[in-house]
Amino acid sequence: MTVSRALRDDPTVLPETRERVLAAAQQLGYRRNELARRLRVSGTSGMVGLVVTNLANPFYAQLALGVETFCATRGMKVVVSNTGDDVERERELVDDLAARRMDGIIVVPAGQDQQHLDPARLGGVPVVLAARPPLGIDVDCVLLDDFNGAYEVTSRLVSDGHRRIGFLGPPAAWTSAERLRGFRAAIAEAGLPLDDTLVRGDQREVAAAEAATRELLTLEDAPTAFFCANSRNTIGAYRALRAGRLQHALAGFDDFELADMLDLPVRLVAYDTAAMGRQATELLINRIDAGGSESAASRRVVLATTVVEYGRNRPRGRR
Amino acid sequence: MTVSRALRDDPTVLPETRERVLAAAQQLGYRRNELARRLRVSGTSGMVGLVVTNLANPFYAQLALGVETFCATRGMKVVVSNTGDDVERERELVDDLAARRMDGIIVVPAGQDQQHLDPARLGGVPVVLAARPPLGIDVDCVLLDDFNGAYEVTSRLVSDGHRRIGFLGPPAAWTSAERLRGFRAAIAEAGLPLDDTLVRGDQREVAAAEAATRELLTLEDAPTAFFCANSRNTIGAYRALRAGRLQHALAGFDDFELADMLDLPVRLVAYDTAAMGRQATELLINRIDAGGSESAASRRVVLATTVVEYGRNRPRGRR
DNA sequence: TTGTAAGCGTTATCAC
DNA sequence: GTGATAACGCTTACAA
Repeated sequence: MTVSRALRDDPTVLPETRERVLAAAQQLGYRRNELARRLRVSGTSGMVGLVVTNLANPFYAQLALGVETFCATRGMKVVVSNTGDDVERERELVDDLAARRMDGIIVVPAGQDQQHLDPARLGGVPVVLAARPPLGIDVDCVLLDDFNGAYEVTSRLVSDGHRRIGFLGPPAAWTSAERLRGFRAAIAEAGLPLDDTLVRGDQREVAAAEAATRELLTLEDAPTAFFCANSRNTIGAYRALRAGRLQHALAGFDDFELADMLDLPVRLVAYDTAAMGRQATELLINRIDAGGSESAASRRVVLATTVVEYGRNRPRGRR
Repeated sequence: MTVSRALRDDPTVLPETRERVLAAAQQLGYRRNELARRLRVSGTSGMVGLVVTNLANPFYAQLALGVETFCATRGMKVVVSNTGDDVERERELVDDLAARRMDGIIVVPAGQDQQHLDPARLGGVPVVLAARPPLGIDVDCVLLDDFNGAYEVTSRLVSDGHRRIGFLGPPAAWTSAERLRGFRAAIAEAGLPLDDTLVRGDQREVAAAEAATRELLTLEDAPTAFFCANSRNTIGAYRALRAGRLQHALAGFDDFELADMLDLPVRLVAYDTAAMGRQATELLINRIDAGGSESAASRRVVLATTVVEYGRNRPRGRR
């Protein structure tokens, strides 16, 4: 008991006793067992779980860094798990994290069915969603302004005079659908026809995006510009265009390194991913501190996006 | 007690009893407390700690994915921490991880002083180093073949006839020093003079690398080729070269996306980062399973690198 | 087949 | 100021 107090700098411990305890601890290499301590004190782990679909993707890596950085300021650790876009795996993971008594869990949900993410089913662990909104459950979330980002950048293509614009995106996910919606809104607003043969929304990887772009390019009435719903697709499209004469316009969601070094001006929808991680953590910590007591209305934070234009003021040909 | 057994599928529990228990658990949303269980059973957390310098860097993100994936197969979770290259922070982090009773810790050490990474000082937690070797402590590690990678790719520059080759790299870290050593070996072997004015080893970020390259280019007897010790420097060098006439040869350590799309052939030293994470985890788990009993001689695994050549068979000018 | 007692390493509480 | 006791939620060992 005295050891416990000494290590906690409890003032009721005699300075001399404290010294002796510290010396002994030092010498024995004693280190308080946080597992046992937390079992007694809070019943929770003092960690937050982070569940993403693919850690190797820079987006999730930056998100993770944002979460980790914010958590570190509160002395919390982050347990990172990868789903590989598998909803069943996601279910197992959050279940495990709940069993390990995470203080809270941040999830980038993989699918439509989110019932397993309901805090009520997780023994009351607070949950915050990132990048995609809750569907059928009532939790906080941080989103990007997917619609407006896509709308803005597509509008610029339109005002450059493009009348046939191809859309390339990954399957399903809510974000992709929102970006398609923004894309369509910009086209509709300009009074242009919506041609669904120019919409290819099934490319998860660069190679698939490149192939899809090539296909669109062979159309009789091929697009003169492309909007890509994520960086995988933008890069794939660029690869296809580069094999040709680079006479098309390219725009996309997600900023990426070297975008300004491409042989083609590119417009990209950029945003602060780490900020998204921080925001999500902030929402989560608010819930944790509230202790699930009076469950406030769920919050939805939407982060702004900006359009960056790369390569506009560079000569189009090689120097 | 019966609940404990039922949840564990203990065959001594009457099937009917088991059903009743499961039903009740389901209904109450009961979930076994892993913290308490582990306190009793193993005294450890069933998690491994991973300490890196910068999660947002694709190298560490892929490493983390490799670790996470391997751990997942063993039902272990990964606690990820970021040091931001701060050795003092690294010390605090491993200390915390030890207090939280990680089963083991994988570290990419930030500095020269590694005393705080000695398992003996961490209450016996197994430690494995990744990317950089142990200095003054006796632990397993997984390294890249930094020397040979650099040697090989530099040799190719030499055999192309380059006689003055610039070196660009980040400060300090062991890897960078090894790569410089490989670079020098290739030059010395060819009987070329070693000109230290062409060695710039202090650029951590792309902008600094770009500036350093520009400086080297203004030298009276400027290099005709560059070897860069990491991707930050390769990209910085490329930016500097692209502003000019792109008549220099470029080589570097680390593969990166879009390298094959640059307006300049590039030779890169590539390797499997996720494999490094897997290997590190494997070494760690071996130690964990050994239980610190008979401490076997420490192992050092060196992963091979390959040289990839991008843009060699593409027309040099724009189509 | 089920239940009881003890203990994992802490800390809150109350006595000394 | 310090120590004894109980309890956090679980499981091992043993009894019923």
